[in-house]
Amino acid sequence: MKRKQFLYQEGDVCKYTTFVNKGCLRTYAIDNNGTEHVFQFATEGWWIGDIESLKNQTPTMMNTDALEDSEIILISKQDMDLLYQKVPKYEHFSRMILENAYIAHQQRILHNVCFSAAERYQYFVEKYPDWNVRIPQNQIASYLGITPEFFSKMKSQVFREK
Amino acid sequence: MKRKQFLYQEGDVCKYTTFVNKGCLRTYAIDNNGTEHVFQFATEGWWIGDIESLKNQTPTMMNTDALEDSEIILISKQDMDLLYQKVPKYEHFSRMILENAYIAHQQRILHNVCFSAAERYQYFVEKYPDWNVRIPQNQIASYLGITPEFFSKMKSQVFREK
DNA sequence: TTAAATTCTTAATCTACATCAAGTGATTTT
DNA sequence: AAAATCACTTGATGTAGATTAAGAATTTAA
Repeated sequence: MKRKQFLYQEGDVCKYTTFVNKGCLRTYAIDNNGTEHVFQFATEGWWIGDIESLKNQTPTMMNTDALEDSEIILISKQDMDLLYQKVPKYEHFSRMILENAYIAHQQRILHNVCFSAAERYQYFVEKYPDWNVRIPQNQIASYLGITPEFFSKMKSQVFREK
Repeated sequence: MKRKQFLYQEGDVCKYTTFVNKGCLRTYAIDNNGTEHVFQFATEGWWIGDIESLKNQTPTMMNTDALEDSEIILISKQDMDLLYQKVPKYEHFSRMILENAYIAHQQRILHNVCFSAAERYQYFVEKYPDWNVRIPQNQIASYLGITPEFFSKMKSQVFREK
């Protein structure tokens, strides 16, 4: 994929689950004001996709595009289902990945209400140090649930305190 | 369980996953100011528990207690793991439940940034009409990520508009 | 290697929601 | 049935973060 190229746009039915081999993708939703909100990033070794759309074959609410030129592996839902049938271990493997994704979401939901934007950013840096230096700040701001302007202000303030 | 009784408190390692047979439980975290934040509710037919603590056998960050006198079924992690080994279908069953929980969380994360408190409440009422009449308003407010005071104000405003 | 596009910063003003406070009504407990 | 606790409401004031705007710095494309 070329940078800025879309893999899915709002309304598409996701036919493939995606593994990122190289580069960086993101999924994001657009609210009623037209503002983008990043749901997830995926770099080398990460899976990305809208499980809801993939599972139920319903139109997705999210967009998926590339933040960098990327190399991805697509696995169709049919192949995935076949894999589940033929390789019983795969159910287990998949459950492990899903459990970890669930845990990450649980933390994100709680952090959004328990912590300030600055605290959430601090956690982000600790958890994803590579993303912090690789992904544009406006995208990280969006992931954290704040505007790029406030993100910038927040950073300079933290810096001033040190 | 009696109303207000705890199943788990912050710091406990969760030994059981819980199915609610009757009544209503909730999990919540407490932030640095001492404010409670509801993570989930569970009434008849729902599972509840901190998957992170259960999976990794680490201390939980959350509290679980009963909002009503309740009847629950506890399944130990050992029995769960045994079940996974002995009954291959159970992996699949479990994955389906987990996928749905993941999808619900995905929506909650996006709704928290895409929608106002009033819009989130509207969605809550549509999705969980029974909870809306059964669960105290201050608990629903906490689940939605707002204070009970603002929740009350918001409701009277919506009512005035109609 | 220059133009265009994107990303980041700073400042003024605004707003959704929080906090604090105080009172009312409803439920539990004794 | 009284006391105590808990749930809900209303109003005044406060604040984290949004919005708007405009310029500077960096990256990308041609």
